[in-house]
Amino acid sequence: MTTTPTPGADAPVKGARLPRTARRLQLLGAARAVFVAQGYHAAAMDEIAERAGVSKPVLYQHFPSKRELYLALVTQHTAELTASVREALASTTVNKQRVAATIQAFFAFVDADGGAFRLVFESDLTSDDEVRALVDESMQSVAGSIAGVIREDTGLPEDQAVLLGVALAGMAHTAARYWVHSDQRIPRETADQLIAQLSWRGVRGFPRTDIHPVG
Amino acid sequence: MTTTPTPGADAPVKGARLPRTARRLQLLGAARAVFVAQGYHAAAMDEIAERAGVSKPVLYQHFPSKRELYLALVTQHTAELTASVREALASTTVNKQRVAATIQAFFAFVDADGGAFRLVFESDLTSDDEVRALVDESMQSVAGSIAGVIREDTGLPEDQAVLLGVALAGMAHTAARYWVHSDQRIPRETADQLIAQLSWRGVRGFPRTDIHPVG
DNA sequence: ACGAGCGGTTACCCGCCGGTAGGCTCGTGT
DNA sequence: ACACGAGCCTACCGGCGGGTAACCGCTCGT
Repeated sequence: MTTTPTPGADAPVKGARLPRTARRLQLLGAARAVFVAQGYHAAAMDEIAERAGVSKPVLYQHFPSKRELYLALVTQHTAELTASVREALASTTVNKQRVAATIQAFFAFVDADGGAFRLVFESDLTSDDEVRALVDESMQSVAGSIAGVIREDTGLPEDQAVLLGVALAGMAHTAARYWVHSDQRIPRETADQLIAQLSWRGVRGFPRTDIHPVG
Repeated sequence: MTTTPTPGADAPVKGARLPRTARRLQLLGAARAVFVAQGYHAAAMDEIAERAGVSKPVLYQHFPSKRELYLALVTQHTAELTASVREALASTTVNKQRVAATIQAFFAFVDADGGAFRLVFESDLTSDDEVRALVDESMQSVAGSIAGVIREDTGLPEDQAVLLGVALAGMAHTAARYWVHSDQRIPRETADQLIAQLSWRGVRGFPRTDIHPVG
């Protein structure tokens, strides 16, 4: 495990001296791996350093604190997700396909190498305001994008459109996470098509009917 | 606050000696409050004890460790949720209303006093296997119940029905959490009706159509 | 060659907090 | 009245892990 350095990602050639930028990137890689595997609290700075084939002070020459290091990673990956969803929504004007593309974005995110999604979706630093803010902003952004489309298409009041956006985003999020953790028993295509159908059927009915007070 | 012993919830009458059972309950109350407010890691045993108007060793006479204390709470509240959803699904045989009742169960759970749902839905002890297991089992159970109904009604393969169950549960989960955190800007009725509609429209279309490989 | 400085290391500090040892004080049965 | 035990307290320990002080040596420009 520890002896064989995972090829492709980090290359902890123990003796090597690296220029600042390269080292920083490599440290981020090591940190990501450890945080993903252990969670924030269980992860030790020593371990991250060790994984990078380097000693602790080096880590602190690049990042002022453990928290800051973590924040850097979370920032990066939340940004990836939001960008990816934004692209998905912009990729077409056909709403049905927008839905499908968005779902796919979530599945792709969760399926990405290194399991980085855990830092966003399964962080154990939920008590930190800044981390929460980052994650919340990200989901808000995603939900907002979806809500925009919904609103434009159904005339629902802002509040309600956002709620639906959040709900759909949450569904995608949860489904994608479940799919990954279940060792991909279902092929990814099938899974995201299924969820896309569920979502699309859910939203497309909305313009016509409004809410009756108690059925 | 501390002087007036809130009747009903905790009664931190600082001087009092309590019989074991009563004390245990009170300690659980204090622990819940602190864990909810601070999260597992930020919470200190001293603080829980203090909040209960008691010293730390007393806490350890009732619970062998911090982790165990936390587990007791998580166990309790996950059980509440699963029971509540099970009831919701059994409350009627009309599927549309089953969906509505389930959504309502989630909203009620999240809206319950003390914000105990945070221990289940926003725990920062995600790295602990046993905690994860409890939460996962709970969601599995919920998803399974939903999947059962879906399957019976659509003839979808088990795997896919479960995926849909998970997705719907996740949606309810996320929507309810969002609703609570947004200070209930939307009235709860409206919110859960909206989500119920979204869900119902999503699932009810399923028997007829099957999945086309790529649109 | 030689010194400047960058990239790195070893070895340490110390605060926080989970957990514990041992003693005190009431209420109660005899 | 006395002892016994249940219930609680004060005071402490110890280690884990984030963060740092101080020193080394390779490389490269001159």
